[in-house]
Amino acid sequence: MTSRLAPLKPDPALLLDNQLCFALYSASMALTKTYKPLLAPLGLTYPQYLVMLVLWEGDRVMVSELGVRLSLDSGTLTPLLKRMEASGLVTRLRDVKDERCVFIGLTSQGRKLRSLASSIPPCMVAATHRTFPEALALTRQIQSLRQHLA
Amino acid sequence: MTSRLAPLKPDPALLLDNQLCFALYSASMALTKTYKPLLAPLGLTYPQYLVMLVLWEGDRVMVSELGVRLSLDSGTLTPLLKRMEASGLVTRLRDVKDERCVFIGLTSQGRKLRSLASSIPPCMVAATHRTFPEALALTRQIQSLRQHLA
DNA sequence: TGTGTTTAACTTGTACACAATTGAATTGTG
DNA sequence: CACAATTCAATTGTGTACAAGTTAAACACA
Repeated sequence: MTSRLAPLKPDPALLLDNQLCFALYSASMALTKTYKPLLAPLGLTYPQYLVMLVLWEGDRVMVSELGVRLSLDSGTLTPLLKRMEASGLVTRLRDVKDERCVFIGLTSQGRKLRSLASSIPPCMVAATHRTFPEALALTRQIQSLRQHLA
Repeated sequence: MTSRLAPLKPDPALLLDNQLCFALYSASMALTKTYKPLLAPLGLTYPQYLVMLVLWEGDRVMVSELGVRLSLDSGTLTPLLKRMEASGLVTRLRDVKDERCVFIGLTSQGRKLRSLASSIPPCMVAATHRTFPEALALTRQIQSLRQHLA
């Protein structure tokens, strides 16, 4: 009896507003757009800013390490890093010991950018209308989700 | 005294693992990758699946309405919808009343896909190792974040 | 009624994202 | 040592994203 109506019955699990992935997807893009005016003065796109965050934590990182850290492959990173090299922020040097590897390092200009960037996180936290601990709590929940993905 | 050390002191707000946006960004991409093998049999990419979710909720939607719903502009949607038209899932029809507008509708093939798609959300919830209510609760938190963006 | 403004979609150009492949260098194993 | 397997980065091709600019249609209103 009800089976005749099934195709018309809205499935809550198929509603756009109940999609966890769409929530993440649109929130991520919205936050990235919020970053844009803050990053433009530094000459960085958002993915390039992520590379800088890794390099500010520790210089001389292999492309593959960056890939693991950011979950990006060489197909994405190679052209992105070449653009960053062209804009004078990073160096790309072949390892002498193992010529397959390319080490990414900071130029002095790239190092200097860090102090300018320090004003960005407070701006972003403010833009979310949350405190840093609140934002961090949500961050941990999302990281936990990511780690538990089958 | 400590000021001499300041540039070396790690700023917690600049640590990659404390970035809310990176958590969203990487979780979103990881979830999208999880969708891929489920969507491939339907011949859909993830953004195309989002369009289908909107159309399954209500047919005959203007491109601009899709844009509002998905937070995507026509520069993204126009080529995407042309690909979906080429693969036989949607129709693109100019409004006779206002020739500027293009209505997107479902083909019978597009409508049929819905029953196949109904198996996807349970798979995705399972992949997150969460119950549907748990996933929904996190979804609401992220939607709230997005809504409160300055 | 003409004309300036607005609107909707499209186009162009740049920058990711990733699957799949390639190519060169290193390693493992007999 | 030989050589197959592996590793790392780069390349190729497709599909988003989005800013900026274009085009055509509809609207506003003097």
